[in-house]
Amino acid sequence: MTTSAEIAHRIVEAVLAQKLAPGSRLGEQQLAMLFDCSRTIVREALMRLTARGIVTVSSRRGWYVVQPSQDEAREAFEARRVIELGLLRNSAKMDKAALKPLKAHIQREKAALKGSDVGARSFLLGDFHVCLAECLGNSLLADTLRDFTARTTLISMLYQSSHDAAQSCEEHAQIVAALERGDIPAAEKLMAAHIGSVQAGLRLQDTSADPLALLREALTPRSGAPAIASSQSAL
Amino acid sequence: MTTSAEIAHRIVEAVLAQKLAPGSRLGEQQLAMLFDCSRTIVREALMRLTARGIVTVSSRRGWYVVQPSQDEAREAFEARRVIELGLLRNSAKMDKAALKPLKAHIQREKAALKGSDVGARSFLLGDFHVCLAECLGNSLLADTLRDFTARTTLISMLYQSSHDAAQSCEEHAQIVAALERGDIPAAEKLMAAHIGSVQAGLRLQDTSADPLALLREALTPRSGAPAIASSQSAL
DNA sequence: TGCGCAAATCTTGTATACCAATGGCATGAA
DNA sequence: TTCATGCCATTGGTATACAAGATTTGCGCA
Repeated sequence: MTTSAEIAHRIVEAVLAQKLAPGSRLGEQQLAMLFDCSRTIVREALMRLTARGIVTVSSRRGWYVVQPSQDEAREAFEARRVIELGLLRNSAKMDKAALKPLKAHIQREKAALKGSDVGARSFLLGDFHVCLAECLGNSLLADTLRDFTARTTLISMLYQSSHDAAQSCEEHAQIVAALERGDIPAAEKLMAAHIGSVQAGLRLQDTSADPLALLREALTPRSGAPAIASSQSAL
Repeated sequence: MTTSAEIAHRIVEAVLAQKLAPGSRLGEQQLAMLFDCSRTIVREALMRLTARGIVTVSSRRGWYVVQPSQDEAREAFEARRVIELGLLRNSAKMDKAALKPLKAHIQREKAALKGSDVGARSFLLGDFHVCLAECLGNSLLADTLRDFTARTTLISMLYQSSHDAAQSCEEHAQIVAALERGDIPAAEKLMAAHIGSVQAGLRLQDTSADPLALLREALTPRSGAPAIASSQSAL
């Protein structure tokens, strides 16, 4: 038996750890069995997540992890940029104690990079931003940022981000270093570059010109790989 | 019979119109009767609003409109400042068409100021900020801002804001005027001043020194008004 | 008259039963 | 062999029944 808050938390964690892909089906009955509770509790959790923009419900068909459109992707990154840069700009110089959790976080990121748990790695890279907001003394924005980070994580999965973990970790470390020496403007610049590079790693297509671009890209045979047709004709 | 989305919408509107005070009780059965539906639907709406930070539930006691603490009040205003200023800073120069809804909004505000419907007045003054975010092309932040505005509206009610509607409207008009002539930095400055003046109008107490300050303030007899004791002794 | 305890009532929390709609599958016709 | 049509199973949507906790009210006692 599990509480609805726990279920919601677990789903968000799974998204942040890239263990739940966009579009994943979240059947009420399945979740109820998995967490050993009634569908009522599951529905409660799913409705809360709907309000947070992490899952959607299609009437009489089922609940699914959201699949942000390209436009929503743009808005999500812009939102994160606005919040994180604004938070840094508005912040006073941070003292040693406030920086401690951030430095510990960086250490955890580095450990996860060496390890093999890609879920933990993805989670920590996203959680850095939440942790930063928390350290800057605004838990309201931290919570908001958690949801937005979940969104951009889903976007990265959906649009095959080419951004790599080691680079993100390095950029996080630089941001913390800038904060440590009290150079807020530098931290802001680094953060802008960081978010920009993550966003730039997405493979967004200009669907206005060619609505089939996404499908075409996905279904084009890789040069060098044997064409499916030929291997079938060999049977 | 009403849908849960409709109920949630109506409650948020009521908060923005200052028709629901912080701490108002929202009984499931009462709402169910009012909207002619079952408690299930009402609970659905209330849980969604809980996720948005507008209502809270106290176990087996009931649902209530949130009463933000002083610390939450600070965070809410900071969050709005971060988002709205960041949004303005990040925005390109707006074209005529994009400004049209904003100018229309200002007209509605002015009309409401002349009229007697204080609910509509309060709603429009808060909705201006949502409308602005929408016009700047980010509906994700607009939705977030709607919730935050509901929060600051509740805060204004709770801490007896002395800010007056006419001044807000005037400040909104100036912001739109700055946007119209393409002067983004000016718009940002005006917005900062506007949010600052609303926040400054609050009667926040330093409860760390005197935990009874709020009660004392509320229960101190006004000088010049007849003391209750004396009028009772006259009976 | 004031205080404490107990019962009754009210309100939320959870599970479940039933209903409606959607999607898949099978069957049959072209 | 393919496509269309209709039936069946699965899944979400809603209401309701029942359980548990909290508050309030009323009574008795000091």
